[in-house]
Amino acid sequence: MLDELPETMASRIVALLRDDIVTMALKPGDIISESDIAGRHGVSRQPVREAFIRLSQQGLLMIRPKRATVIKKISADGVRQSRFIRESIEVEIVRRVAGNPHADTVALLTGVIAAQQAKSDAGDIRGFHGLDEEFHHQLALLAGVEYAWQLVADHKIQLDRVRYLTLGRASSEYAIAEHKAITAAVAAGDVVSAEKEIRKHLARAEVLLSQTIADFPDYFETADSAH
Amino acid sequence: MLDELPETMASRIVALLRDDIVTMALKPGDIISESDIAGRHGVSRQPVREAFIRLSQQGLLMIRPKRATVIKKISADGVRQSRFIRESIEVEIVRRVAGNPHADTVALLTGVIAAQQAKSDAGDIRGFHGLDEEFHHQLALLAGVEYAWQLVADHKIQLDRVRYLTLGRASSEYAIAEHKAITAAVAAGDVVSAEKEIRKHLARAEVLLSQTIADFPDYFETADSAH
DNA sequence: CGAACTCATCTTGAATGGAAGGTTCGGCAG
DNA sequence: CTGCCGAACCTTCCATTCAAGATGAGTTCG
Repeated sequence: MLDELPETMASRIVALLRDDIVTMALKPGDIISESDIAGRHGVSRQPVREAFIRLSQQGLLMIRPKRATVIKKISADGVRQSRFIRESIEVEIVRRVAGNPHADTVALLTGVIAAQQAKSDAGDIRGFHGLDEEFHHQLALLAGVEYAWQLVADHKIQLDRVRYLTLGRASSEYAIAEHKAITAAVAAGDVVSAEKEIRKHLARAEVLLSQTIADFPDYFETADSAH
Repeated sequence: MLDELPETMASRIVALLRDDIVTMALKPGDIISESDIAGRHGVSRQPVREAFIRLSQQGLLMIRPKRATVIKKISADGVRQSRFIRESIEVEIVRRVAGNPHADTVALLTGVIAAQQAKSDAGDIRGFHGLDEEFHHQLALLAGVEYAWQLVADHKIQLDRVRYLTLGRASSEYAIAEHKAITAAVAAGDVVSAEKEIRKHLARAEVLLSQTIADFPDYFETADSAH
């Protein structure tokens, strides 16, 4: 297995800030400073600084040297292209999986869907989304492209911020039905149908984005705010 | 346009090390230390440390806390999956471009190919590869997914390391012929043919990879070196 | 001879102090 | 009132120092 790298202060700060950003505790446009965060968590500026660098590379905040560090606004175009990237990759994934079905593929996917249904019935939205992600992750694993999934997951974080703004509006039934349709197509080895279903499934995010931009315009980047 | 962020010491170190890694001046498996690099460039450990963090996130080196920092070996599986990602995205790109051809699309692409032919005739391998990349970049721009191309470019760096090991073996004629075939399919609005051609074109990297692994096994990650 | 232990010497992690540049706001001249 | 200008106060950047874990060679004990 991997050496589990020991958890450093810096990596803890990264996790904290990342969570704060995704959950909108830190809002797009908010200004933070090294000493501010450092004081709040009882560490020196150094590990905070390193956390800023990492998050900056992940596109979650922007360091403007000698000026300030700001939580990045969400780029509508960026989210659309993240979706483009995700769709490109996942289409290729389901093609692979549908074109080369293993014995337990269907059982595995069906299992995730069942667990998802349970979370949905229990009203556990966070748990539901976790398993939603797990469904797609499993598809990637079945296609043998774990690394590619990592990439999708990294970029999904921008969409996650959007999603967090609209919790509750989630249409669990649709999502589950679509997962079933995808699984059915995969089970049948129907590549064309599988591709069509996954595209339909992922297209749902587009509507979510438009609605969210309308509801929270301040959180999104405009042409001139894109310094 | 973008504020050009002032260049800091740290970012300069990043650029230097990045170049050293791609050009194999720093070989996979080499061990470097903060103080070593710092002394060599006449700066303190601090900016070097920050450069390490950035490069570490880009997958070019690995920081083993309290132990050492090593230039990451090339992961054959990682390169294959980078290729998978690239193919997924570029297939989608040419589909878009071929499905919605603009007036000057063909002229633009043909221009790049001509320039490429010139570099090839002049024996300028680096220039040739630069324009090769430019061809694909232009396709992305035509599809309106500049951001997605950025991502492909970021991940291409691993393949660039492989390519650097095999300079000279480049098959310029094949590449140019394939670019022409892609352009022709795009010009004809033939989505199916365009997809087939781009897949064929990108598949060439697979051969390159296998050969390189055979020639430089030490530079590649093995099952147990993947700590 | 071999295993375990100590310690000098590496490494990176974190804390702190100052340096250099950016922003802001109040005073002052016109 | 308007526009300039400068000083106080911010920010991030870099250097320095200390701390703590990992490593490896030499030694000692069984």
